[in-house]
Amino acid sequence: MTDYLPHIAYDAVIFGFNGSQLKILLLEYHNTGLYALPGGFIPRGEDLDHSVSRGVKARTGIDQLFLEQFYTFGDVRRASPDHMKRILTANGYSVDEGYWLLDRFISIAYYALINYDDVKPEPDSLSDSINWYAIEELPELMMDHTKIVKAALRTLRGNLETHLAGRNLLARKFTMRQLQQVYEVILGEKLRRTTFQRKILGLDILERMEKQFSGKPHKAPYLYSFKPRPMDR
Amino acid sequence: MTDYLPHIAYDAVIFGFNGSQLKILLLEYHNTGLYALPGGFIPRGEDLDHSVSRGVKARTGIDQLFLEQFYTFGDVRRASPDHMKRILTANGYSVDEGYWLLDRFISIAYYALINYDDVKPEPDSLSDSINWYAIEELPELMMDHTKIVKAALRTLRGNLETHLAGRNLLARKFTMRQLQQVYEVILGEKLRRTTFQRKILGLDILERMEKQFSGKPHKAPYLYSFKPRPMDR
DNA sequence: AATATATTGTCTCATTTTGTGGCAATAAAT
DNA sequence: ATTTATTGCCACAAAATGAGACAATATATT
Repeated sequence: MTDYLPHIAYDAVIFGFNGSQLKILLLEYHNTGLYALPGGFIPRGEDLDHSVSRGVKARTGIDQLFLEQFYTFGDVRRASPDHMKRILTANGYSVDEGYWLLDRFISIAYYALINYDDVKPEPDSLSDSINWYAIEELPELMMDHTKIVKAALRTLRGNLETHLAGRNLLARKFTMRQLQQVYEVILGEKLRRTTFQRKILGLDILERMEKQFSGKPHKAPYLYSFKPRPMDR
Repeated sequence: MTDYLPHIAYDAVIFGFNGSQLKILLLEYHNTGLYALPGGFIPRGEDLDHSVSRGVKARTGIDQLFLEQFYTFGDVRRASPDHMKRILTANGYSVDEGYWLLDRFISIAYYALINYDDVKPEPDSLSDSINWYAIEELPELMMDHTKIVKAALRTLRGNLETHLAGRNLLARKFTMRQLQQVYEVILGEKLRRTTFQRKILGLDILERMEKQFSGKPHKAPYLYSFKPRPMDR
């Protein structure tokens, strides 16, 4: 068994956009009714970032994705040994076996942006489901995970302008309306269509492609894609 | 001796403004020529935030200060056991005694904003000096501390608008010019006097006090102080 | 006492950005 | 051919910002 750094964990808030709602991936543990963020531990010999992206890939099947650390939660009382005991016993582990899991953990939180349709969520051995949940209708989460999700959303809002969230939450081609909807669900407010369009086009980051004929009785919108970035960093 | 969480440390980038330059506090370790950020470890029973503010207070004497976590550095190779060995042996510790210090550490980085004149830097037992160094002229730092400082500065810049850095880096009363200088050193660029003044006053966060007579042959500027915030959060 | 000097507070006008509504140009249904 | 919903784009208004000008000082110098 891999040897992990004790007392250190990570949690990932993985955002997806299904066309109308912002969602995140949650695990449900066997026979416990407990929901949690996908997370994991850090092998002794592995970089933190690397562990996290490896872990997220294992859960989602996605390799290249936007993944950024945003905060480390380090209160003593964030641990809840009783939750962990329920999960372990419900899965047939004796509490002795997993005693190191009952201890205090500091958790480094990351958020990821991902194209909803690309994901093939894969539950691990302890959890019997991993599914999308709309950010507005989350079930009760274990430990301090609700707090972590809120902090992730705040960070995402703050980074919206600089990080061009749409780039990661949408498919390669998209309409202006879809992009606007992404902005709206993240910001939690309606935006003015003309102003939004002018602003985004003014950034000179989009490339206009062919039109998309939807079969609906109105003018067909253009599709856009993000221009390759001149150079990052 | 206190029992600490293994493999977990914190480092603090403590910013001060001496009237013209942005500076940070650095430790110099006995007989080693090694400079480092003030840092420490987390007692098993203590909240992360609490450990850090306690540690910063011990180093600076300052109790109430702006202190915010900004990133956790978790690469395997950020540790440099040779540096640590030099520090320990130069201080008369055998390497065996301090072996846990030679291991891999994840470090949670904080930055603090502080009124330069309030600080009474106090070296600890391992370091023979703690002093201010201008951000532009830092000595070579141990481990990845240069990277940490750069990240702190980036964060500070990004938070300048929202966090009103001036509030914490200046004395209670200050002139508009002093506030502008704080902005200028943080942003690393000159700002236009009239525009800056109009913008800041437009925010409606300053209270105008009496004039400050400097003894210089020109109009005396008003002093300002920050209004108490209606409510934080 | 009058003048010179450096800096401040404020105003004005030009420029840029953003808010707001309007309108012609469609795809497809009727 | 007409209707319907939506899009792309333009025009004008309002607000924010850039850039400079200028009068109002504190004190030093004449």
